[in-house]
Amino acid sequence: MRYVGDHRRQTHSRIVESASYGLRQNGAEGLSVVELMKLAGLTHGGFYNHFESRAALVGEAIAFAMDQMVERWKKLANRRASGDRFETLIADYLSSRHRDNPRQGCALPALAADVARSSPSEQRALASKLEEMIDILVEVLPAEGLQQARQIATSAIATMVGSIVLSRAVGAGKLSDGILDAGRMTVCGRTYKRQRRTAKAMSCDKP
Amino acid sequence: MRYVGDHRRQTHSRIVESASYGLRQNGAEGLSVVELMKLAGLTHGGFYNHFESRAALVGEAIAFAMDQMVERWKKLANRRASGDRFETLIADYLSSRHRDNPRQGCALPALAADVARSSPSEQRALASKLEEMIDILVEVLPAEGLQQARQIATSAIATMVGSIVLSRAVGAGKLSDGILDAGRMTVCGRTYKRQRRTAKAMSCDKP
DNA sequence: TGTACATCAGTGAACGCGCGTTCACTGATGTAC
DNA sequence: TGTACATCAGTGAACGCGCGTTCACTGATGTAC
Repeated sequence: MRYVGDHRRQTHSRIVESASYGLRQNGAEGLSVVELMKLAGLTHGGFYNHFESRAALVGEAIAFAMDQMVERWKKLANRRASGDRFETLIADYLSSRHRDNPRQGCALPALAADVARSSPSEQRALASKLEEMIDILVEVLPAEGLQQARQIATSAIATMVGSIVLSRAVGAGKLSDGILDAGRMTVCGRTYKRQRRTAKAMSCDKP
Repeated sequence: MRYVGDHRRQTHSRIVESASYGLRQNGAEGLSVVELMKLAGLTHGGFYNHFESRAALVGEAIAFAMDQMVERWKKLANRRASGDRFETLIADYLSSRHRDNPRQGCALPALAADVARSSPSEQRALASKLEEMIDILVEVLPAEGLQQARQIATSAIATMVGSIVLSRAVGAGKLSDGILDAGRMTVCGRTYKRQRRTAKAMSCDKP
């Protein structure tokens, strides 16, 4: 059948999006081309009309997931009064909802270890998205020395990524919950100290 | 040929150890049984004399890697004067040497994401090893409230794991180095602050 | 001491299977006349 | 307006290949007599 307008591009996007969910759940090597196409409601034969290789789809799917997270953070960063925004972001990320739903969650805890074994171009792509995330966090931090804010933002993301990875890896239970709590308290507590001079006390409560 | 004494057990250990290095480098699904046996200088036919399945070897290899890290931490924890030990551990972990040598490094940045998709029994095994690592870090922290020390130790590990994962995933460069630096400064700075005022309020304490 | 047999860690061919990829084909719709 | 042909996103059989796993076999050494 012949299709109208940007049907082809829409299908391409649909494959990328559903693959992005599937791969965050099952890992970068966790689904076959047949399964990835099935997720988009298609059969595998048409795959190479859309992508040069399986690896190319994985790359696009990771980029999609990272963009999704960046957009989410942008929204959260623009939602509340200045003092709350950093903690809103942290609490949103270090939540049991996020831990229990890798499918719609951040690509970093799910796929960064795979990217670490991937090609330099994949790694550069991830790096630029990560820089975007750092930028958002920097803007949401009380601006003192820019360099110090960057350091805090960077390590906050590392703590968040590590906490989600570990909380998923140990399975449901006290330890898993404790890892999320510890991350939330430490990251927020750290900021609290920095902010105490400017803003007043704040809780680490959920949004 | 017939072998003497505990030859069989020695071979088993050799397979586990070499697999542990290979899998940390290539991921839990990154090497075939043929390749894993070749790492131990054997052919694949004898594999099932030693293991019930490929997954069983992966489990033993991860446990071996975790034990190796626990032993390393125990040694570092007993080496220096009290005040330095925490920072020694952190600097050892958040080093470019560690980042660039996943093969001999901690299993958590390399394999935790895979364990997150593995069986509950695998996850329980990892959890108990992680608790050991937390225990060592707690002992090395200036002992105040035990609960608070546990929280700090837990989030410190999360920061370290996340920093190594991300620093590997973005590829060699300024960002990668910056991630390690940020992690080191934040984790050590946090402790430094705690030590300076001893028991001052962290304020973001959870219910 | 010498000979026949038992042991069993390790070998390598072979198994069925699912993988990524290719390709001839389909068929609804657009275009030409 | 009606007919013939072109287009091309999507289909499904087929490809070679490497995977995890199985199994009959090897052969150096231990044991029995």
